[in-house]
Amino acid sequence: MAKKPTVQDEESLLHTHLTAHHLNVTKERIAILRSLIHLGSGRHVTAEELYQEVKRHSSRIGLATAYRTLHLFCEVGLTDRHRFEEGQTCYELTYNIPHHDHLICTECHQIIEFENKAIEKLQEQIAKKHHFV
Amino acid sequence: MAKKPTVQDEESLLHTHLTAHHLNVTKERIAILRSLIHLGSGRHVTAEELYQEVKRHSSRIGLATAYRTLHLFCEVGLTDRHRFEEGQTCYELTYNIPHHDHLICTECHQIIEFENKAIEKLQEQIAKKHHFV
DNA sequence: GTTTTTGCAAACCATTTGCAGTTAG
DNA sequence: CTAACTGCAAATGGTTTGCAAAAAC
Repeated sequence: MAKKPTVQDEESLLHTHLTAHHLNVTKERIAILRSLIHLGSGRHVTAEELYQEVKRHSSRIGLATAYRTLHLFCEVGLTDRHRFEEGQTCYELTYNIPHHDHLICTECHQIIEFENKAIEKLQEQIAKKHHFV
Repeated sequence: MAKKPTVQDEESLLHTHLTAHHLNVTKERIAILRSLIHLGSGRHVTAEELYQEVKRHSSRIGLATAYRTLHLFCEVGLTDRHRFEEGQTCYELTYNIPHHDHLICTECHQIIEFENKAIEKLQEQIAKKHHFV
């Protein structure tokens, strides 16, 4: 498991990822990252949930900002985006989290995360065969 | 590749799958299955596309019927449903099509389908470990 | 004849967007 | 100061639903 970044880390993490893309570090983005970390790395969070969490623990933000920021975090590599079979799009903080796959129960929609080096390797081989990165 | 079922086959295919679930065989469902087959097994089709295709080749149907029928076909095992990262939900006729995985380009969203026995096997092992089916 | 299915239009709801005001650099 | 960012409310768009008419069995 990844260790939680300190508040200090959060800001430098943002600086690193945002300034490299010519993006500003705002208090909303800090609050959102903080809430993502608080909810836990590797946890699947919807924009709505994140919005509620930020409202609870930090300042009030607009729902649109939650959406915009999550998109942005995906672009700069802080989060991954998933659209599972059911429900809303969800996001997952990827800071310090190794790549993994998901196994989803078709009945109850429970999600199991797993890592498997062999599958990784095979995926890569197939990707290469089709000129994918 | 799977060979296309004949018109004869289509109806018995429907009878087999639908009556087993206490569902009626209607002209709309026949038209929809026919269009799915015409578009090609293994092809990803949205409800909207299917709706247009049915309108073009057979009788006029309502869009809601396209949605309802696709859900139904999934339940009885005639189609699979996918929600890829971008765009609309799409459906894929699974009649005579072996299970496979998808590889999706994050830039252009091109989709490659592939079968890999080794990955299948590993997926199953992991599923079993977590008491999944 | 009873139950299921359909088409239509309206409702839904997650997500996006336009815009005027605010903030970061 | 200027460009980027935010909040709000309105718009969007894929999907679902209520209901009365039509079809299946």
